[in-house]
Amino acid sequence: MPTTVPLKLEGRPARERILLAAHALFYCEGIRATGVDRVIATAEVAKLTFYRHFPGKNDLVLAYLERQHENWIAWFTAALVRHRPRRGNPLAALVPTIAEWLADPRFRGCAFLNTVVELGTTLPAATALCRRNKQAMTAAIADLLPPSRQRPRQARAIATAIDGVVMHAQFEPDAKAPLQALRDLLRPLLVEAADGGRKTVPTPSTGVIATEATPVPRTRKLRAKK
Amino acid sequence: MPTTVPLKLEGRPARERILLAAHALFYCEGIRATGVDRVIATAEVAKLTFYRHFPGKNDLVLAYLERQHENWIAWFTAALVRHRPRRGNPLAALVPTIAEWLADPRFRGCAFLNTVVELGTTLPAATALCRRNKQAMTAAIADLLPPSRQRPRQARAIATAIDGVVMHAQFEPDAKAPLQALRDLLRPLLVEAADGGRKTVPTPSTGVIATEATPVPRTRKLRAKK
DNA sequence: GATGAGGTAGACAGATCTGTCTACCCGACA
DNA sequence: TGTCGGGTAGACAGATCTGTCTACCTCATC
Repeated sequence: MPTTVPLKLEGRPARERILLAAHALFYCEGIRATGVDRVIATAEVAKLTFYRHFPGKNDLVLAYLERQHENWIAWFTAALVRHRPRRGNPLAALVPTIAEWLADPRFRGCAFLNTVVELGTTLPAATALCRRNKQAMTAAIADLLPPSRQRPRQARAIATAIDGVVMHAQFEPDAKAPLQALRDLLRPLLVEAADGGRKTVPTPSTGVIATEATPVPRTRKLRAKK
Repeated sequence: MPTTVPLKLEGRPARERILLAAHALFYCEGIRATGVDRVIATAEVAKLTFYRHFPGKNDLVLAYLERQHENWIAWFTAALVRHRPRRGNPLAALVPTIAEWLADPRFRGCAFLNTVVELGTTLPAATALCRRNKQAMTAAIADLLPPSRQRPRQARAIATAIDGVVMHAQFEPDAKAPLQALRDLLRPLLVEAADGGRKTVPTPSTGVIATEATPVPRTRKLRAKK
């Protein structure tokens, strides 16, 4: 459940209640569409209390994004571990992880992409937080890839594909097609490492497809030479 | 120029001026962030005139999306033709086409994805228009692919990747990294068809894995976007 | 028991947003 | 010439939004 927490307010301090309410409303209904009054009412907090904790709406937005960053990255890395195959390519964890996300009934896309679209250049700190989140996501993806010179680029390509999938999942009737697209985009990488890269040849300058990425047993090469 | 027209209002009928103003404002600053008053002032039109042509803001939003759909698809298909390589894989036209889009100084992402994010479920007709636009885009991409049973799925995967790129171009400092991601995501497909599939190994269910390094398709230079 | 931190309820100001309405203007054309 | 479609200017209503402010309450701790 990467998106929302069930909104258990009782007993929590005011600031926490505000953040929980902000999360639910900002994520599910949009930042611009949600007035401060609504957050205040949902958090069951007095207006003055709100403004004591957050000087203005923008500060709440940034606090929401900070927390969402922590929550989401924690969920994402944990899900990758959870879905990691016993044997074979660790990258295979990606599709079930994203599938889990899209299956959440409260799914409404990526909070960071949505915020960038909603706020544009009006709150640059929000864009910066989005960038940080994508960097962390990319790093988590890189951890699934074998070390190589192209690993960062591969990870960025995969992160880009995932964000395309996440966007499409917001207007497509169900998550099947976007997930299929993700599988199709990842397949070259999955196949490559799954068979040890034997059927591929290193592309020196570029490649997502690079084989030097996978540890090829030297012995094999030597034997082949002989 | 897929995004905005220079706003030449003089002589045009009122409805046209309104649509031009709406386009510039909705696309560049967002739909929710743009009040009807602002559209009216920009269009240099009287309020009553506006409401005579459009019963409400939502109607204007839909008209804007309709027109944007026509404009964008016309630009996209034309650009694909323009960048189509003399020989080799027609799919190679994709990267320079998207590069051209991202290089537009008024680029602010995909109007349809942005609208879906901004409006969510509050205006279902807008979501439907987005879906229609993506279908048309996918069809244009499919035209670049060799006919096969998997062509629709390949086209959908590519469209998804493009939308990821378009989203990332909205928060990344420049368009270089997203474009590189696009190249990396497309490479397997480019390689495949470029050499007629000779050097590739088909995987039964879907796609094809490249087995040989091929020259990276030339991409057009793009101006740095500040 | 006094005090102060942290909380509540809610009125209010000022801006902005959508949408309505009145009153007037102008030029094409029957 | 008179009419009418299409246009203008702008006041206004009512909602909503951000943010301020007053007045009061509650409770742990000194």
